[in-house]
Amino acid sequence: MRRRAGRPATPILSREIIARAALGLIDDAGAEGFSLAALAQRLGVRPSSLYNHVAGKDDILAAVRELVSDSIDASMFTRLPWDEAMVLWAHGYRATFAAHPPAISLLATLPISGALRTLRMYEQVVTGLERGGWPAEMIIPVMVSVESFILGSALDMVAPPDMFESGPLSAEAPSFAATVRARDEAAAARRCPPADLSFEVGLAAIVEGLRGTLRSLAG
Amino acid sequence: MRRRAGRPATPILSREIIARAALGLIDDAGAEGFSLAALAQRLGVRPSSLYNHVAGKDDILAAVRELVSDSIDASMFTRLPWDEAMVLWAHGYRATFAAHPPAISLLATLPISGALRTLRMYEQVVTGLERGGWPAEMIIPVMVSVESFILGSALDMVAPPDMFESGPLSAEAPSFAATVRARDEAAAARRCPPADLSFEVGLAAIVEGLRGTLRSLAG
DNA sequence: CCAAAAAAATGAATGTCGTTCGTTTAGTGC
DNA sequence: GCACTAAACGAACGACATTCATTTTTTTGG
Repeated sequence: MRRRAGRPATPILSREIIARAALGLIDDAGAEGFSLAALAQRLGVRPSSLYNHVAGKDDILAAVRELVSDSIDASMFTRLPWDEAMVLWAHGYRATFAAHPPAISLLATLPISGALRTLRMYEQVVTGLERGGWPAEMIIPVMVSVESFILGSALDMVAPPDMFESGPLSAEAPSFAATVRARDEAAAARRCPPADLSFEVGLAAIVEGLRGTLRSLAG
Repeated sequence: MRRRAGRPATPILSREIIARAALGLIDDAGAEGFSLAALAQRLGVRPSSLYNHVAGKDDILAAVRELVSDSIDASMFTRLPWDEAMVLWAHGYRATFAAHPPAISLLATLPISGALRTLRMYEQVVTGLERGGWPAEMIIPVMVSVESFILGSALDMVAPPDMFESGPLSAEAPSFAATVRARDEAAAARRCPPADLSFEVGLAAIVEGLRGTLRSLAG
């Protein structure tokens, strides 16, 4: 059942095929289950074959990052006021990563790819902020700070929920313990993960704060 | 010059000694230069000796995370209004990570340690927010959202500055290219890294936004 | 005080992983 | 039709994290 050596009649691999299989493997097997051996097996191929299409493991992760990033929609910046667009963009951005939890920790530390589609996303955001009246030198900081918050929130999403659960908690940090409980109850009442509360609170605050910043620049 | 087998007369290793050496190695050799072999060599020891004090590589990184986290000061929450304290805390938090750039990407994806000192830091922050009048169920979301922003900003700090520098930039994304230039000029005029602008803009916005949130809760 | 246990080092061995290279086969261009 | 390239295989390598038996020293219990 094994393929003989030599070029196959119909091509089996490509950079994109590899990236899609890699993302699927990460989703299925987690960050630690991701290896070139496992990826090759999933593709019905030997590990060394991958090197005809990608430069190595890091390059595969970069391709995955492109794949994920490219599904983020930023078109709302062409239609809506900058602050409303930003809220929608942030939600979609975070949801895109939330769809692949084990990939978040692998991709978060990767430099954002210079892929053309990513570039176009940034162009849309920047154009929307320009239309909103932001001065040129503040536009990248505004966008990057929101993006940093989204990234940090994505990492928070995959943090284990069991931190500080036992032992010295109530004795050493009673207020912390009580507010964690209050937070968990609020999340349960809303039927949403606790991390969503942090994201909503922070996103509303940063956008409202940016509105104030822009107002004080104009006035 | 090599040590014979057997327990040494004076102890050579401990969990903390290992953690300090690991942080030094990461600072010197970067994230990719960090290996148990290199760490053992730096400690004048064989790799297998480390396992008498730590559980493995992940545990060493957890110890490093504790080491770094424990140097973050949160005492300002006991003295100052919550919003002023938050700005100071965020600056110190980020600066602590900024002192060890290659460690950021290694530690950012690690679950925050349940070490006692870290727990005490959270207790101080929570107490400060309580004093400020925040309702219990919002305190953790407020703290976590700011922490997520800090973490994301720390990751942004270590992103390579050369993204999108060449080729299709000006043609495909003219506004983006122009605003990046404007940002770089503003950073140069201030004699600070571009990432600092994003952090300052975002931090001011999120704290101002949170002030508004609290006001609207009270009123 | 001495024997037994525990602690802490070494050194050898293992299995996985990323990567390289030579070989083989199938399409492609002159 | 023949050289060339593309794309697969398979063998091999080096690095790495980890485990285990062994050795030596310190601590501890009777």
